[in-house]
Amino acid sequence: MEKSPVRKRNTRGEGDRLRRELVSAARALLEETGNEDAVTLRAVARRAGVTAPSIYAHFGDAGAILLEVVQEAFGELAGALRAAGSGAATAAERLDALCAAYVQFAAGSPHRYRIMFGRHGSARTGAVAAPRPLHELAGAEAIGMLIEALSDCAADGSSASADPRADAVALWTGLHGYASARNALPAFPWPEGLLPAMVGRLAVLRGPAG
Amino acid sequence: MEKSPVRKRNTRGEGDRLRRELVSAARALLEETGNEDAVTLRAVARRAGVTAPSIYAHFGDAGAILLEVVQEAFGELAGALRAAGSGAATAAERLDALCAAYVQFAAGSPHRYRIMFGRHGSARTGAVAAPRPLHELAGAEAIGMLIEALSDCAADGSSASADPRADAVALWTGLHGYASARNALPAFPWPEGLLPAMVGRLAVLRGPAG
DNA sequence: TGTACATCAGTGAACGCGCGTTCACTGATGTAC
DNA sequence: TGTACATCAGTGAACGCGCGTTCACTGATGTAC
Repeated sequence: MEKSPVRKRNTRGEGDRLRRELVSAARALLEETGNEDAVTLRAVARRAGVTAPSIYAHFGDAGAILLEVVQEAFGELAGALRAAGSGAATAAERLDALCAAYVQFAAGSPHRYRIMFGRHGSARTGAVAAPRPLHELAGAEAIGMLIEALSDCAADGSSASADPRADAVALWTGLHGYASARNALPAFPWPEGLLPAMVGRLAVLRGPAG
Repeated sequence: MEKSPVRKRNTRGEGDRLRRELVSAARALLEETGNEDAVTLRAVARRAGVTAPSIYAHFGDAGAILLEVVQEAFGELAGALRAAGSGAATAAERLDALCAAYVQFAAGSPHRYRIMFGRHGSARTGAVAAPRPLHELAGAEAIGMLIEALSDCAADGSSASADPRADAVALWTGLHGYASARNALPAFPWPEGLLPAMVGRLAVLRGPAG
């Protein structure tokens, strides 16, 4: 048994402490192993310094923990985009900052990112949850920020977009492809300046990158 | 045991028959379950109507079978693109046909497509193969066709691309994002005409879609 | 302030299961004479 | 043409393992009196 030596038992009020620790253990396991199927109920319990049956007080199965890891990740992504966009002077700068933050999040948490748009759930239980529609998740927040920024760009003339919502979806799709492909194929000979070129064209920017 | 009732034993010369049947069984399991970890050595053997130890004569482990499924898929993708591009009258038409075929392949084999750019290998063995660089796989063939078609477009003026190789990579990255996102989030409210818009902009086409 | 008790977070043993892997084997097919 | 033999594709029993899940339990914490 490789459980952490001391784990202070929860006092009455803080029943959520273990729950948070389990989610955090699952996230760490996922990023370290790179394998969502290594995130078993028993492995999570081990990592959190707790016996396996303790989990049932908080989660129905390992898939439920992974689902919470995904929801947490969507929340973090939205937070990162909000923070990145808040310091921009112009709409075009804000759009660029959002795109950079998006790509940076995916590069920094590759396996979580992969799982956000993949299957969640464990192979063992057979309860493989179908991916939830993005607009039901916090991912809608990220897309919403892109739409808003691109609308502002269209309004101030830095983008020629005639349909900012549709073009923001195109932009997001491109960002997703970029993030996913760079994570999957790090050794591919990626051309210089790929990201700004894609952003400039998909967002129909009028600047030097467009 | 749910093995197929009759399986004619291989005669001497055709030692590869079972090998091909195993790969085919693995592919079917993957697409039906949508879960690469359901493709266990035992499940593949069951599906092929054979006992588990028979596999060792052909593959070291289940991960090796999945790797062959991926290689086969890259071959099929290249074949589909070749077929789609062969009937086109102009370079621009050929580029469009390649993009359509790419997206269609991904939509038709969503789990194989996901695995082509994801982790290959089984959770159980721990031997999770790192994704191979794309240019070492047959995927280079698909990208090569895009580069060639875009170069032709640039040559005949239907694309304003100044760097067809770089722009073909951008185009491919966009196609990958499109294919991957549509597979992952079928219920998302995708805007009309998203694919031609992305292709037109990323390939810098001069036609009506650009 | 002290004591008996209820609560409840977490334990530890146990189970059945499907898995990967090993091993000695079987029996049909082709070959040497 | 017939027969003994070598080959080799695939079998079946067995193993140890980590898993998910169950169950009765323990023992520290807070509460009622």
